[in-house]
Amino acid sequence: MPTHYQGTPDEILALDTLIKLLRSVSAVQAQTLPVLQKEYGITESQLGVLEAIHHLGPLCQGELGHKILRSGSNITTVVDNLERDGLVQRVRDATDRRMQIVHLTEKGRAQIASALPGHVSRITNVMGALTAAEQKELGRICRKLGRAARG
Amino acid sequence: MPTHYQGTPDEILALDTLIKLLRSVSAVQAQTLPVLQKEYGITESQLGVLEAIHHLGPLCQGELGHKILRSGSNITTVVDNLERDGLVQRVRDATDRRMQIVHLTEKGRAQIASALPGHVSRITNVMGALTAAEQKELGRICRKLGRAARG
DNA sequence: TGCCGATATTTCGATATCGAAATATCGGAC
DNA sequence: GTCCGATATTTCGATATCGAAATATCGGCA
Repeated sequence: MPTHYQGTPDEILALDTLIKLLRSVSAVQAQTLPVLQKEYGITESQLGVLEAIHHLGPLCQGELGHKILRSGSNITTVVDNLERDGLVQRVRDATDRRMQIVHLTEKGRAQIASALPGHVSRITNVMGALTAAEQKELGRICRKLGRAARG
Repeated sequence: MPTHYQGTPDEILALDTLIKLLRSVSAVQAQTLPVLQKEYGITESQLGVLEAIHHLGPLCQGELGHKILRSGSNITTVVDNLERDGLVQRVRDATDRRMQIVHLTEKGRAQIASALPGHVSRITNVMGALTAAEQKELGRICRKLGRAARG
């Protein structure tokens, strides 16, 4: 996260842009994640897992890692904690016993149903600082950047 | 990190935009941080601390936390590791003994001087997927979003 | 059928990250 | 000069996060 660097104009522009990108993400997260933690006791990654299963149905851990952009070993940890808290349950896949299918429990379903509307609302409020046109343009540029960076 | 949610149009736009924002950051980091780790053995936060001191001179830990957007307790940990590795040195401030001033060692100075050009170059390459105008517009929108979110 | 490379998950060790509580010090009020 | 609220850092306990290595299983091929 370089904050100051004397280089060529394109280097300065790239660094300056990246700094603003990173800071905007930090600021948005600061407005949304602490509430989730304090009111529901769930972390960002836990929300990601719960939300993915909530909308897509039971998924194996590899698919979860792909959805929320985390490593396999990290998913193991996050699902461990969710399972300990009774929000999800692992079920060994019958046809391919390498996989653990992660299901929502009733408690998990209630938790995500309870937490999600307020979370979405807070995100919408924060993003509302931008006009719809700005949000679309931001999305377009970010998608272009993301696609290029992934190759 | 909600990926799917049926809501009002402004909610859908906000979530969709945020997803693209988060994914672009992930993609850029995936292109830059692993190299830093493999070739120099330094993490993103460690780079942030080294780079801040490199360009601004010795700073106390509170200032470092502010610069790289991390909590005070986190800075303690990161500086602990940097000090253990001989890249920085803590010096108790003579006039206000509450503060620890963090200095670069010669080894730290060499490390950052060695790592930074390549890092900047990789960032510039990734960001180069966008035109200069797109980078400027991305920066403008992100700054607006960041400022609003911080209040 | 039995082996082998590929795939899914877990384990392990390290770093990061936070908030709350503890500790140390400062600076002003008295 | 002493007390007290404010500030800087550390400690503590918890979660996240990664990569590499270990483990379990699968599927094809001989």
